[in-house]
Amino acid sequence: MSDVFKALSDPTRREVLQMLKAGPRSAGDLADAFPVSKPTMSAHFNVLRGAGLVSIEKAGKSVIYHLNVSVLEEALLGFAGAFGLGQRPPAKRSKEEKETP
Amino acid sequence: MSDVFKALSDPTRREVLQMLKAGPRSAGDLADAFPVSKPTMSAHFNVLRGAGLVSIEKAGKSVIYHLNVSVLEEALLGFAGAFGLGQRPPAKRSKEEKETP
DNA sequence: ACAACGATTAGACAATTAGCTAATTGTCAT
DNA sequence: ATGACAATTAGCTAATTGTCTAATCGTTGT
Repeated sequence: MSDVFKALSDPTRREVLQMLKAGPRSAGDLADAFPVSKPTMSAHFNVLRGAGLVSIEKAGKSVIYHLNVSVLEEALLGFAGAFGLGQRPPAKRSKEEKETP
Repeated sequence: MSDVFKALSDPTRREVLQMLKAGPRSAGDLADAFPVSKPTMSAHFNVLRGAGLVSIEKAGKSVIYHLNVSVLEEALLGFAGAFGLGQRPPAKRSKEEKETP
């Protein structure tokens, strides 16, 4: 859980995830979209992978990164849920139930 | 946004927020619930405050911390929303609409 | 076999972080 | 004004982070 939020705390990594939302992409392809060196991007990929937010698939010389939406969902909505956030509007209570608020 | 996720990336700080969910609490009261020194806790409070996740209210010798749910909500659900997460199931589209996916 | 290419690892560096103890500030009651 | 108490600031250390360049590893095409 900490790993996910740590991963999300960097703007570059958040943008990578947003790009991946549109579909899988190669490391170099992703790296080209950012103004930092490829080794730096590789480090970012490792953080994302460590958090379970992305998975890899090797294809020839390339490495394809995939977004793991479920992990993102579990962390974000799971934590939000602990605060009653993002919940379906609670069913209205009857007058009887309301007597014990 | 980065500040919020950075703040959430520490388990102690996440727990502080969870405690604050039940209602406002003094610094020392919060600090007593964790196995670290008070100055360390004070630093954590500063991080939470910098992210806008908590506000303070001074009361005599004490400082009372309040949770800012709206900031948490905006960050968590805002980002989740960018991935189509935590959304009400989208209305079903008619056959005509489906022709242009 | 070898050169070229995509990607990662190795190693270095400055900046940041979480933690501590000791010192300081601010408020209240005596 | 003094003492007690809540909280923060100051100053330190060890560990982690983001970034770089240079070197290495794997795969493909000649």
